[in-house]
Amino acid sequence: MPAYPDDDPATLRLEIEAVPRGTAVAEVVKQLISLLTGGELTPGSRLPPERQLAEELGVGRSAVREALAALEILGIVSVRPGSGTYLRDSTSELLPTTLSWGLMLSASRTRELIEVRGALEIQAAAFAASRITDDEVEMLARHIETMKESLDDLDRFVEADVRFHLQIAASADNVVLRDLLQSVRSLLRLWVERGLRDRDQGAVALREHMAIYEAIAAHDSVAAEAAMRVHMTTAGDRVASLDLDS
Amino acid sequence: MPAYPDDDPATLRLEIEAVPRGTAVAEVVKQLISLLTGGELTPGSRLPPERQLAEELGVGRSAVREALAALEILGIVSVRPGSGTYLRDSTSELLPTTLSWGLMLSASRTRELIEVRGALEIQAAAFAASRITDDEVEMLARHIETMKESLDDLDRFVEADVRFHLQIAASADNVVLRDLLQSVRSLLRLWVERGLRDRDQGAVALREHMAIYEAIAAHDSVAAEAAMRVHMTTAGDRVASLDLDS
DNA sequence: GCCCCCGAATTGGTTGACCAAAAGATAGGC
DNA sequence: GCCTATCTTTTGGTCAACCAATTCGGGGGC
Repeated sequence: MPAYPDDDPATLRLEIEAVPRGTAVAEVVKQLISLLTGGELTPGSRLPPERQLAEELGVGRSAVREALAALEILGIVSVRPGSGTYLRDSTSELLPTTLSWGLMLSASRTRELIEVRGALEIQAAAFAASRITDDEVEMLARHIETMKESLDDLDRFVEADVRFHLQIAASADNVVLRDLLQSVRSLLRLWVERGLRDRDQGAVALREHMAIYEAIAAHDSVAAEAAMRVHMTTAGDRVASLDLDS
Repeated sequence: MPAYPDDDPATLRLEIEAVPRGTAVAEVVKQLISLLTGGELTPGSRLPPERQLAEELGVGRSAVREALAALEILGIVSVRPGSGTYLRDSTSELLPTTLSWGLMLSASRTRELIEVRGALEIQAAAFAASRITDDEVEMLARHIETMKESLDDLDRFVEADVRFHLQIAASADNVVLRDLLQSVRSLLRLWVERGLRDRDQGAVALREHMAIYEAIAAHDSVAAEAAMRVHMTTAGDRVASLDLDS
């Protein structure tokens, strides 16, 4: 079995406070997070064994196991049977995950999700206008070209449409926003796919995309925001014209 | 004990696939999430008991418990001893709150989160302006009054400040936006608490809040959006003037 | 001295018994 | 018939024993 790291057990004991018996697993998670982010453990290092954690926290092993299971789902630790529990890479990637999990319950709130998506897309366009690189402008242009060529192939059009939006979000230089937007889009995926029904709607969307592109390429945040707002309104109206209950 | 919902047990059995013994808890979580988001269960409804889930999944009760513990941390279910496990009907603050304890955000992630918060608050103000009820306008006015009286008691000022924002989000009539904003605020909790340092900053914030309030009370979405944008810019600048690394 | 194998120790995973909390059912009193 | 108290059942929470997986240390062979 792995030799335990050279930490002085007494030191670790000072960092973890015993919690009352019967305390919700959330409290155990909190304590463990404090331990994990307290600076004593670096990514890759091994946590104390479950039995030791249970003793120091003053809870049973079950509670520790449940808390560690949660931390593993969150990607904070990696549990290896027979070996131990290891701290994974930096926790900075947890942010988008935190917000995305919270969205899971909202999957049925389509109207509300569409509104939130609109707000985030508008903000993304505004940020992209001021932060986009020349290479990224080129990529947007390419998606616009693909859409122009695909008015009679709606599947291909929608694919370029999606890529256009993904690129804008990436160019916003805000990881939290990008990932949050992606989570919302995932929840709305069915509706997005049904968004365009014919060539005429594709032509309208293309015009709107071009206005967004031009504003972003011109680094005009206000115009980009306005153009995206128009687009989100059109897209929202299109979805609203579908029966949201079907 | 609560009567079990009228679901046909055979139906639920069809939806949950047995997983191999010894499979990681993550697989159990996955199955449960499929069950929970498959549309059969409405928010607030009660899941099958642990013992039944264990049987149907073909795993031990421990694995089910660990999976459910994780789902509770993630905010998806609510576990009540002696009663059962319920699908939540709104986002829990447990995860953001739990993580905010030890999750040391990098300066760049903090900036990103502040930006996202700004976008959401602005959108909330715009929606609130068009959707707020007369009673809710009264409540906003009361928070404004409290802030006026509290310029020399910053703790109380901040409390009214927080309530003011919560009320705006509630008046936006968009649960997804409200909950998302609350999660973001929880993650930014440390910075929010440090936001106001003296009476002068409180006076600026109060002026900005009053502008927001007046626009919302006048049902002027455009003005509300503009006023909230100013406020978020000021608040963001205030945080930026702090040393994000300290 | 190095490598391999085996046994012991350690660590996580599972199980079933038992305890704690809550809900439901039943009986008695008014 | 309604309300209250008590008992029973159900559900989640805890514990200790045992099993599965991994690591380490020691001994033997070359």
